Amino acid sequence: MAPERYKEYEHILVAVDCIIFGFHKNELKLLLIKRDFEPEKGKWSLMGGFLDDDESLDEAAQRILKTLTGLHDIYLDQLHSFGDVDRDPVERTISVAYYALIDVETHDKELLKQHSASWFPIHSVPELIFDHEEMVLSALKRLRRKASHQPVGFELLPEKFTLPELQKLYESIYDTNLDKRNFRRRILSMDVLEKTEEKQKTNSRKGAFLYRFDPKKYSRKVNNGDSLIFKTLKP
Amino acid sequence: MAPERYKEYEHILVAVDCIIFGFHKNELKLLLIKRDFEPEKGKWSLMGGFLDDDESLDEAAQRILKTLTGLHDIYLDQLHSFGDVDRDPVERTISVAYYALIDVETHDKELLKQHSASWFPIHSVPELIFDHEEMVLSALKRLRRKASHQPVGFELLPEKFTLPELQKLYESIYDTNLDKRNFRRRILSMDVLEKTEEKQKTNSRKGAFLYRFDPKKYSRKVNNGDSLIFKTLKP
DNA sequence: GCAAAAGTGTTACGAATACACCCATGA
DNA sequence: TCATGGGTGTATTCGTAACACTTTTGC
Repeated sequence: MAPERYKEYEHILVAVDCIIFGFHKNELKLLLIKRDFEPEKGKWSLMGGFLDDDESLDEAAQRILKTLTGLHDIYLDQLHSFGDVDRDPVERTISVAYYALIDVETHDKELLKQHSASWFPIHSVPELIFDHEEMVLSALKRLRRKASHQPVGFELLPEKFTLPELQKLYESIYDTNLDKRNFRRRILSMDVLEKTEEKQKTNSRKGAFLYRFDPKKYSRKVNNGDSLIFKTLKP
Repeated sequence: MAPERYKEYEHILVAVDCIIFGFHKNELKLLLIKRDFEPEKGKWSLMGGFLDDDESLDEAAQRILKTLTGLHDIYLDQLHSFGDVDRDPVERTISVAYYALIDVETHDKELLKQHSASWFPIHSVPELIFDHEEMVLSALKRLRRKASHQPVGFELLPEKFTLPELQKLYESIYDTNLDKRNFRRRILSMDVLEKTEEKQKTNSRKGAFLYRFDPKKYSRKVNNGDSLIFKTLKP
């Protein structure tokens, strides 16, 4: 006969925290909120929340992201679970961290204001509460690894973008400079971009062609086992 | 004033499950236990346990591994947290999965008997409870990725091992055949192995030299940023 | 002497890198 | 006409993959 509960064991508070990446003005940025409750009120923090009884971890992450940005169906990937006994001074809490990639143009700025949230360049992140800095470092490492063999970069850009923009994004992620010709060759050889006829003229007189990511071409490739897109891009 | 607890939120049962890999008779194996309590009594399962209030996630994983194998200071890496609402039919439980690499020769066989545990070839794993099969698949994928750029393979072998043994291990992990000459060249070019004068004659009349992994050489390399050991090895 | 596994080098191919000039446009 | 960013091709290097024979030894 099956028991009703595993009664004798500890039940623990489970949090979900989101490391939210965006890309704006040629810089990789992080979305942080100013905590409006104790402890550490007024300090900067990742957006988070507690896991509800009737939602999965993934759903909780989606909910938290939507609460802050109004966005749904966002690129969201589980990062790691942080479980040190004293990581939260109030009460023993484990936190499952997720990282998200969003297009900074499309989120709801009103919601951001309500949560006293703002964007920080990845290299000028303020002091954060608890172990959130560790989470951010770990997420950045993961994003770098991921971007080096899957085309996740597109998630951070609007639907249509130029190749120079995409290059700036990768340069920002890897904090390095890339050769224009090699970068274009590599990206185009992936054959997951669709070139449009439109040109974007905000950055130059000549204008740069807009491209669109084609998820069908991409998934076809992945299903064929071509899982490595960039063969090498700084680890 | 800081609150004493985040009272209003759900407290949830947190489990830690271990995917334990070993290598024996040229095959990658998995250590499973036969469940001796309901639900699913008699079915095969990963070794697991519940997180205690006074231990971190990593400590819980170490404890669980030690309970089953008697081993401590084992290679153990957090894999992923599984949080579907109905993954455990008894009670809502999230599980943080870890995978471990152990040398099958050194573990405590008596403890294994006590837990009705046994080793299964990775390709003949029986039906498992809950979402444990998903965990195993995910761990195997992770092991493959990890082994392709960090020398974790050594964790699965005794202190001294021959190159043909090591090759068999990698062949088993990737379920493929590797060219002897290329494999040796690649492994030796990593410069993290120390050749001993001893020969092992159990597998051939000629005998094969025994090698030892040198963690000092390895950590020196990693600290120098040479993080990719195998540049490419099937993804 | 022969079976069985251990050990060894070279060539060919493909990917990554380094590198410099022309093009289109608006001011 | 010129300043600015967009766009293009080639030569070299380096790592990877393919490939076959010799060595040692116990029986």
